[in-house]
Amino acid sequence: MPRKRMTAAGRREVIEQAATRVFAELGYRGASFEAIARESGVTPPVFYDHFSSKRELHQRLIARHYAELRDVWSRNATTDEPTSTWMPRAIEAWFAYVESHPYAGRMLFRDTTGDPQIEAAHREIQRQSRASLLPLMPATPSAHTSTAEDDLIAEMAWEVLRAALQGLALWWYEHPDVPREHVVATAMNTIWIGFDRFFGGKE
Amino acid sequence: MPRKRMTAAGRREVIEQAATRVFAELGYRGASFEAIARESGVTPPVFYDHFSSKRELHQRLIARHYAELRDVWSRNATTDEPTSTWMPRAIEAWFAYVESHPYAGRMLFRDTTGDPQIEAAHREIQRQSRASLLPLMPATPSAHTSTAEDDLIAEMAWEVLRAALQGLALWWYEHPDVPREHVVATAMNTIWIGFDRFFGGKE
DNA sequence: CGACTAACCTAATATGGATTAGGTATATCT
DNA sequence: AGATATACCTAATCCATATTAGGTTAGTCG
Repeated sequence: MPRKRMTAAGRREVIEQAATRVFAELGYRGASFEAIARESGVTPPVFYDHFSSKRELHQRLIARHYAELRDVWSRNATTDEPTSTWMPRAIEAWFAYVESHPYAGRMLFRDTTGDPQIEAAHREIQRQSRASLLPLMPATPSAHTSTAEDDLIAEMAWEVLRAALQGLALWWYEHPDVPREHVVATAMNTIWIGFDRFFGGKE
Repeated sequence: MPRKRMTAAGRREVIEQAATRVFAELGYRGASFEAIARESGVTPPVFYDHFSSKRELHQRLIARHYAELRDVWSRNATTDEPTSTWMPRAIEAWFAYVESHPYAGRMLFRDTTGDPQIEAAHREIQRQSRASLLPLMPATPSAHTSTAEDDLIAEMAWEVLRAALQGLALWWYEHPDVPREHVVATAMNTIWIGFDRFFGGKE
C-alpha cells in the first residue's frame, strides 16, 4: 500500500472526513488520534501540520456540519409561504441530508462529550442555530401570556421539534433498511400534526 | 472533617449517588475515579471493595435509573383507560421524576459514551424498556399497511415521543426556573396533540 | 477482652493517548 | 537539474487515570 503524497487541502479534507466518522462512532473522548490517523492513512503527528489540536479539529467539524444543517432549514423556510407549506419540504430535506451524511448526523446528535470546553462550544453553536431559526417559526397564538412567556414556549416547542427529529434520525441510523419516505411520513404524522394544531389554532 | 466509618450498604449508596452526579456531568469517559471518590468522601481504592470496575458501577446505575423511569410509565399506563386519560398523567409523573432526580435524568439522557461495551449495554436496556412499554401504546389505525410495517411505525412513534421528552427534559435542566406545569403543558401541546390526532383518527 | 471482619488508607504499577522533537524525501518552480 | 517548501515519518516525552499490593484501624461478636 504505497502511501501517496497529497496536497495540504486534500489531506485536510481526508482527515476531516475520517475524523467525522471516528468522532461519530466513539465520541470526543473515545476518539483517539491513533484511530483517526489510521482511518486517514497517516500517522498522528501529521495532524499537527494541519490542525493545532484535537479540540480545534472537533470544533471545526461541529461548526461545519451544523452550518450545513442550518442551511437546509434556511433554504426551505420562508416567511412568504405558510408554515404548512414549507415545513414538510424542510423536514424532507433535513432527512435527505441526514441520509447522505450519516457520520455528520451521528457526530452532531450523539456526542454530548463530557469535556466542558467542547460542550460549551457545542451548546453555543446550537444556541446560534436556534436563534437564527426560531424567527422562522410561526408565533404562538396564546392570548393570556406575556411575550416573555411566549418566547419561552416557542423555545421549548423548537426544542421538542429538534429533539424529535434527532431522535428519529438516530433510530434510523440503526434501521437503515427503512426507506426515507416512511421515516419522513412518521415524522410528519407524529410531530407535525401536533405542531400544526398547536400553532394553527385548535378548531 | 472527621471521616466516619460507614456500613458497606451505606457506603455503596453514597458512592452510587456521587457517581450518578459525576457521570451526569462528565459522561462515562470524563468521569474519573478520583472525582467520584472525592465526591463520595473516600479514596479511589475503596471502590474495589464495593464494585469490581468503573464499568460495572456505570452499568448498575444505568439499569437502576432506567428501572425507576420505566416504573413511572407502567404505574400510570393501563389498557383499561383510554390513552388520552392516562397519557397526560404519565407525562406529568415523568417530568416529576425528572425534576426530583436531576442527575439520574442527565446521566441517562446525555451520555452516549463512546465506549462500545457501555454503549451496547445502554442500548440493550433502552430496547428492553421500549419492548415493555410499546404494548401499552395504542395501535396504529392505518388500513393499508402490513402488521410488520405497523410495528415499525409504532416503534418510530415511540422513539419520537421518547426523544421529544428527553430533549425537553435536558432543556429544562438548563432552565430550572421554568415551573414544571409550563414544561408539561408545552410537552402536551406539542407532542401529545400530534400523537392524539395521529392515533385517534383524523376526524 | 481477644479475635475477626471489613472499611479504609498510602503507595506503587501500568497503560493509553495527546503532544513535541527532529529529521527524510517528494513535489514543484525556476 | 538544483533549490525550496512542506507532507510525512520514527522516536521520545509526558500526563492522566484505572487498577493492584499490602497494610491499618474501627467496629462487632464470642
